[in-house]
Amino acid sequence: MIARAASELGLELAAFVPYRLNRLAVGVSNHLSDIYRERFGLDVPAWRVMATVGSQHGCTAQYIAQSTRMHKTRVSRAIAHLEKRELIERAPSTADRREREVRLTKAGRRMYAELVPLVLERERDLLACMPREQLRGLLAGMEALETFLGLQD
Amino acid sequence: MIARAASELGLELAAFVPYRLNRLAVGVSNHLSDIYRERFGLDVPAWRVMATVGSQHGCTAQYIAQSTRMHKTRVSRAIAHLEKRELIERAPSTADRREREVRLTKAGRRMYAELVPLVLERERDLLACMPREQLRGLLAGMEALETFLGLQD
DNA sequence: CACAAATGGTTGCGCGCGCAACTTTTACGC
DNA sequence: GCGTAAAAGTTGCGCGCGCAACCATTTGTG
Repeated sequence: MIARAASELGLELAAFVPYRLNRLAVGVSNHLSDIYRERFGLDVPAWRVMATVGSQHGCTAQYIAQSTRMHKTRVSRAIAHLEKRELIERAPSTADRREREVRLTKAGRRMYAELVPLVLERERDLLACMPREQLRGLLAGMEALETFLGLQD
Repeated sequence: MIARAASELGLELAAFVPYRLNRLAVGVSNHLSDIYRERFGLDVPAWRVMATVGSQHGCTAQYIAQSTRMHKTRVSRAIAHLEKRELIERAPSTADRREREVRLTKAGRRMYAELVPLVLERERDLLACMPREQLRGLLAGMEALETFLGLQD
């Protein structure tokens, strides 16, 4: 414990991993949201709902909330907003009448089909800033943290 | 580009790096904020101001804003809040009377001295979930992304 | 079968954020 | 030096978020 005495005298925020991680997440999110915000008028919750419903047709709000780790009220409002824009539609579930099955409309599917390739291309562009081996290292480290924090799945 | 055709059919949010990064940042932030929130009654902006002022005595709000990448209004309100709690104090700068030099009070220095070791210990605990070499890989990858996005320093 | 507990989902409320506008002071251009 | 632009910092405003409370429905338990 003597070894870390020096680093405790002053905490350097710029070298502090939690801070760097947050700054990085914000930076990456901004880099990405250029696409779905300016180009398609989606904010973060709406984008996540679109992304989830696009691959899990007929899922419930509850499923979206768990899958995206967003608060259920945030999901509820994002869905309401997207429904008003006629990008998704809801039908009461036959099995459980508390639930409502969420689906993309025709316009929603069109947007999804246009949006996903652009977003994935952005991700590739971003990750192309480092060599393959380094990327593997980054992902492995992220996975370790996710496991430690009970986030992965 | 043929190789990625399959992955474009459906975007899996759980494997999407921007989303994972955001989730990770939130998780790490929560893991950390247990300390400064419940124990010291600080929220994220207040904690960042404390951390910055603690190592840069007499700095300005502008400096804090750049250093933490927070909006200047967010900084302004965090400072006002901390001043009300008498953890920091402000004195008009002699050189430039628009500025106000921000310093920790005696109580602020006491809290800082108590807080920083706990926070750094939390960081170490977190990073101890992976072997040393993997941590090096994670940090290298993060640095590459920071450079690419023009974030570092 | 009835009643309590739990679940899916929505809404009212308070709060904190970012934007824009503003005040005060300093720097720049001629 | 005077006037305009720019910078430090604060404040009013609208908005989106999370919390808690709520409604409707379903599940569990005696």
